[in-house]
Amino acid sequence: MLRTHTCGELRLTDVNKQVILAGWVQRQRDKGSVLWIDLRDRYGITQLIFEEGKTEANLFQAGRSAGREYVIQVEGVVTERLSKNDKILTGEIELKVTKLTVLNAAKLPPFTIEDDTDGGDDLRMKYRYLDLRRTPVREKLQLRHKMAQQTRTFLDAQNFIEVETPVLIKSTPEGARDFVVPSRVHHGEFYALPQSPQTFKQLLMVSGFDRYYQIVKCFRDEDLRADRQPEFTQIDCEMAFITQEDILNTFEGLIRHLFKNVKGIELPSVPRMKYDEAMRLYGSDKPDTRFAMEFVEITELTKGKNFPVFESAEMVVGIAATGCAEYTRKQIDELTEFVKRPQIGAKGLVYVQYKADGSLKSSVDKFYSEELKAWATKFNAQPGDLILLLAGETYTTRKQLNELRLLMGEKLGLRDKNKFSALWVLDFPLLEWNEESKRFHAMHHPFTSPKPEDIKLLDTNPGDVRANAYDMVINGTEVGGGSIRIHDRATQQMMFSHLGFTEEEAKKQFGFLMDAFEFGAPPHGGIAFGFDRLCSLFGGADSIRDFIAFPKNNAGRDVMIDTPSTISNEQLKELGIKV
RNA sequence: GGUCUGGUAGUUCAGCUGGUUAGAAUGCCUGCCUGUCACGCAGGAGGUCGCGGGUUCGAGUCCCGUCCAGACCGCCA
Repeated sequence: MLRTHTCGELRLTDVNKQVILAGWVQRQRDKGSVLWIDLRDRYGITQLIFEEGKTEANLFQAGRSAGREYVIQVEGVVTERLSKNDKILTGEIELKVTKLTVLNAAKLPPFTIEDDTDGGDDLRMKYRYLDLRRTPVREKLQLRHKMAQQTRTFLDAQNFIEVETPVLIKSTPEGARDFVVPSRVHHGEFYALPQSPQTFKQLLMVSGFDRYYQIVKCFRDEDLRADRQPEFTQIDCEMAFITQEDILNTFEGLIRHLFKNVKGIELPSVPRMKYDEAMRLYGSDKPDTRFAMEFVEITELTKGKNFPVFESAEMVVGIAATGCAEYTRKQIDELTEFVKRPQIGAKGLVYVQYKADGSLKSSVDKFYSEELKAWATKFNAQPGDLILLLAGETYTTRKQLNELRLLMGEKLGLRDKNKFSALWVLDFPLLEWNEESKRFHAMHHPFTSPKPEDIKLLDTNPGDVRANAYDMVINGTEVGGGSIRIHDRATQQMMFSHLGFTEEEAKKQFGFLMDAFEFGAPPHGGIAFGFDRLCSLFGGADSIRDFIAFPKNNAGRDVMIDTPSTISNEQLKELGIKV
């Protein structure tokens, strides 16, 4: 061993011990006749001391010339400090150095290796191995490790077994775009990387592994976001001989276990809400329930007063923002600009100020001076509140108001990163109309079972069919989703035909699964959690990137290894590919 | 595919309606300093203002194009 201790473990009780440490030079503090070096490793920082008259001159000089990020090994005696530092755990001791070996010199790093680095994202990613030396980034990966460990502990105790499924699989037309891998042996043929191990875990159910999980990489070739990477990790789970109730209970257990054992938080039991209700109250299938500010519909209270915008609107709906009645004209204009941004696309914003003195003032006084009181009552608004109203077609207006609600929650400080509110959203629609392809797509995936009582609607009102599908939402982030699956050939075949597959296509793509359903497939269902998102949520971060050791950038590029990149003509030829 | 923001010293940024030699902080180098811990003090070096074109007497600043980065919309069964 090149060291007897780490840089984080020496204490007063170790005084007078002869020790060897190794690590990176964090910084030097040179007082002329005394030189201190902060020696850093993963475990902490230990202060080294060189003193004129006590430290041999050559050794002193060696200490001086060991620059930032040099890798050094030092031998010395642990001593009590004259002036102590209560900010670090090793702050009561320092090491009187008697020998120093430079294990490897280092160029000056392009940014400072400190908690608050001066490096921008671009540089940090290019030199990610240096960025990972920084404590905040290291701690995020340590959190991730702990999450994975606790997930395995919990699921193992529940009799789940981890099974690996293949990474080179088959491209399918439904859903996200596949990453594709050319076959050298079979020119013109391709593997695809899995978007999820969906069909394999269902096959494992057919095989009798009635409780499966896997912490597994998945791949989707879609555009990225702060919380979306082309390769990401799921906690993928499936159970047989269960009802939806069993799944909700089991995985609510997992989440509460993680909160308790990773964050020390006792999460209350997770409330449940139907999709329709979530859309009605929050305009979102992933509402942030850290705060209420629920939608109130006043459509019928606005009719017959000749205000064209409300008169023609399918829905007039709003929120009451507590204590915002005194917003200035400028502040309200900013909110209006916000909802009128092309990404949100509202035509305008109507406000009602419920002033502290009880008076009501609105931007539509001309039409509704008499009605404002009734509106305020419907909102259950208090003096001091600001009512914000949007009008238009039901679905889009709700979605727009959702954005405004989140903004107001942010402004009012109601979205505290250290507060956690989980929610099950249930009874999602089975199908979703896709304007581009002019047909219905599976909202979850084509293996999701419809609610039996809704099956009769499949031919007449496909959009109204509900699925046995559920999402777990925490603080407005969808952290997991799943469903009770179809487990018989006839229903699966029917689903495919409603999704526009010919019998032949369905057989070609998913024949193996439907075949399996004919050999004794048990009722089953499951769920998958976005592991990176879950980690970033636990870590209180908006971006998942720092919870991934080597993430891709906005454009799907790894700037450190510089990929994607071209390949040689020889490789192309071998693969039978022309570019 | 689209919208928005940014690109100036090693790094993070400032640089107003176009106008002398482009600044600050930090890092780096040199010197001084016996209890520092974001040490302090003094001095110094360090710039093709992303790239290409245009407007102008004159462009870091205005216009067009392009590249790169970030956020978002579309997309993400």
